[in-house]
Amino acid sequence: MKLKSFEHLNCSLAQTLSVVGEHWTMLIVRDAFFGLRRFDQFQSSLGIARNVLSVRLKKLVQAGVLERSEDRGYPEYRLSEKGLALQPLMIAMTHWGDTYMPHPEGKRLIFVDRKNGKAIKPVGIYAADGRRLKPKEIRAKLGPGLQDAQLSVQPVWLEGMERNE
Amino acid sequence: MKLKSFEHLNCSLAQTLSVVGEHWTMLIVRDAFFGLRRFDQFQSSLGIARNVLSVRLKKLVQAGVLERSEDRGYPEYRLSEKGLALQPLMIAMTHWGDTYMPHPEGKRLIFVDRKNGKAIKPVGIYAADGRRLKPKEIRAKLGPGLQDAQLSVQPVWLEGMERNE
DNA sequence: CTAGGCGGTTGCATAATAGAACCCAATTAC
DNA sequence: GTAATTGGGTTCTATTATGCAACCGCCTAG
Repeated sequence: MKLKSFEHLNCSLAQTLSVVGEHWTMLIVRDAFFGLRRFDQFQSSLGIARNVLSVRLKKLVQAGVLERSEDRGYPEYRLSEKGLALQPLMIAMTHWGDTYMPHPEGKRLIFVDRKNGKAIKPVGIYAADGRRLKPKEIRAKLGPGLQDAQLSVQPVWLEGMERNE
Repeated sequence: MKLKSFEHLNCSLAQTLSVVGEHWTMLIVRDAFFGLRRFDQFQSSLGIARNVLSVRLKKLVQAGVLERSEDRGYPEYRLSEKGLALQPLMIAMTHWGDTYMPHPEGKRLIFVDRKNGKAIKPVGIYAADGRRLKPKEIRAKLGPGLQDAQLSVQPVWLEGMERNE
């Protein structure tokens, strides 16, 4: 059987996973953030099998995350705007790994404001007024894209959101 | 051959993926954020195969993301602190999916400050002083956990970080 | 004109997933 | 009191997806 897709879920997170959720994909995106653009650069940086890399790049291009060009005579893959918008995700993943599965020597990467070299504001969720919110201080509300009708199968959800503590 | 692990990479993002990067895993975590705790709740909410769910839950428990208890007579899985720390990741993924693969009716979920019901600050990267930074206004610096020596295999990286524009 | 380098594709072996059936203990229904 | 159901899994099989190595075609350098 094919890998089950997430389309039955009507869930934004699942949509995201359908684009960048496969094995290797986020690492390719990360490398693209770090300036890699060519097939063999990705391949040797990651040690990924060439056929798999080929499939991943095609999917990312098709999804609009990477743009393929041959302007310089050879194929290049760069992040589109949609791909660049994955940066918070990339940084959140990097930050979590750095925090909970640290390297003995310390942080591996530090993200700084290019202008002044100062560290960015720590990854986290902030209130509109700038206060930092803890996980349980946040609640999810249903938006127009997710009607109760569609939840009939898994009604625990809604409850869950209300008593998420 | 086994799925290749990412341990050869010394990369925080890869570390994160090794915990939550498998098919279904982040959706299980999301459901846990929304209050699901029991095996069958996850199973019917996601439509995941039971054997796969079983394996995923075990791995998440072992990784310290979920905690399994039988305090109430039946098994329950809840997010540990380490798991709760995945919230920015979960929200970033949700936000990206909502933005770039939207539901025709609009947003599916809106995250609000539990105290006053106001929307949280938009997902993004902010400078220390609160300015919002665009993707190309950020630069990565090497931390102590990532020495140049270890980059010998993929020297493009460093360059990449410097000229990431 | 031969030897790489780059950007892939092809073919094979194996691990991971999907789906269904089954197991067992504890409730619940009748 | 016995049958049926529920919850929480495990086991089995069919099919993918991944990993690896080999190959191919084009271009450039010597």
